[in-house]
Amino acid sequence: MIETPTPADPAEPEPTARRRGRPPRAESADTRDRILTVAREEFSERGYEKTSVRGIAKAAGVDSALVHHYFGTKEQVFEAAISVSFSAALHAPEAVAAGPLDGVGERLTRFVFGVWDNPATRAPLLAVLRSAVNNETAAAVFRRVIATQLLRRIAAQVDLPDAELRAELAAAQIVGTAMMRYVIKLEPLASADLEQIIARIAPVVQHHLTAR
Amino acid sequence: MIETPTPADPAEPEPTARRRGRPPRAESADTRDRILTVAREEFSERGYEKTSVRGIAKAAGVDSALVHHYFGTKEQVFEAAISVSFSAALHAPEAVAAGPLDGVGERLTRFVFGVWDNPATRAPLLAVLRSAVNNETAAAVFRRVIATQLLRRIAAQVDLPDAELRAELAAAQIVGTAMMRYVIKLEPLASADLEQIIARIAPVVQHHLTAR
DNA sequence: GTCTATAACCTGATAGAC
DNA sequence: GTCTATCAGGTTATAGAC
Repeated sequence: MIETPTPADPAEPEPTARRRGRPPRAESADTRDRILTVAREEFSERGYEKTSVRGIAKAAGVDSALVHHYFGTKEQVFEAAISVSFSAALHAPEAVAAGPLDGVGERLTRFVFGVWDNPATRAPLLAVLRSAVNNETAAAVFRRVIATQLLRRIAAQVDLPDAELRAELAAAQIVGTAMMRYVIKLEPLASADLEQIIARIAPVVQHHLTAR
Repeated sequence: MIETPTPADPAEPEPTARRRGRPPRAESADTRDRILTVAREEFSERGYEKTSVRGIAKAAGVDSALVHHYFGTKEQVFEAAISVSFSAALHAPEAVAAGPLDGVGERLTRFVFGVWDNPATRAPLLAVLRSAVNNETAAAVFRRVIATQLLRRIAAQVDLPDAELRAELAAAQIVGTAMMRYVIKLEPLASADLEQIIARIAPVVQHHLTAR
């Protein structure tokens, strides 16, 4: 889906030769990455609608036309910026899905809140959550990554009726809590100790997945 | 989609007279209400950023200047449109907060999902949720209404440590589920029978509020 | 009260120069 | 590769006519 327009030339023909005539602004090998990083920040801070291609370009120190040059439309910029890092952030290690079933609730809760509580890894989640609520593209990313990469693998472990529904209600508890804490900033939840929250959430997640 | 904006003129001054070109300045009494109703629909369908004053004006059959005339800035339009109906929609009847404590989980769950499952009453909730995630004004409305009008009254019933935190985690389960079902539309949750969801959620809400 | 007209922006996207 | 210039819209908000 994402398919980079591919600058895709890791091996320059003349590695030693100095750049000729045209004054290079910088190595453009990472210009693309810089745009992508900035885009991720902008989208996570402002959401899809409020983020502008021009704003991304300015923050990355390039022209807006260059953003289009690399990624195409705004929606393609968004998808490129988000889905990679989001998918990376939530690519649950085997440890969550595997392991004893009676500890899956705590493992899952710890894993997700670990990602959320780290400001660096929180950014892509914020971006997707902020945007998924107002933008169908983002909602699709959310569904795809959450559902296929995380929930389905957990549901597969649960040998009970309605395993998928169970996994989704468990996810709803986690995502809802993250939203209240990190986005809406409802007090006292927003300032509460993370361990206290995990202690309350993990059993509920476990209950959703395996009770009865 | 949200159902009719209430043509809203039950008592016409001249029931038989046909409408002519020059509207008599008589009936602006409900022009304001019509704008407000339309604004609520637009905000709930599109969120704050994507909704335009011009769009509201056009849908209400008036000029955009008139919207500003009545309400001021776009943010003031938003606050007027949202906070009334949201507060009305979630003004929990005494029955939720009162009554036996061991039934509060189910009463709260039923009440909130009852509102969410009705397309008419869902609109203001969607508007606030869509907007609260991207807009601080909306987040403030959300905090204020949710926290003071609903959670605090429930927490007051719970005579346990961390009563407020408990109420917020319960709310997180409900709001998270509503978001997954009505906004993200994660399957099978989005198509699941409401009673089945309530049967799974209510005990968890109860657990959050009163367990241990 | 209601609308026309317009000021003063911002937006995504593209063609083409260097 | 990168940027300038520009198109064809869109936006909020206000001044002022009727």
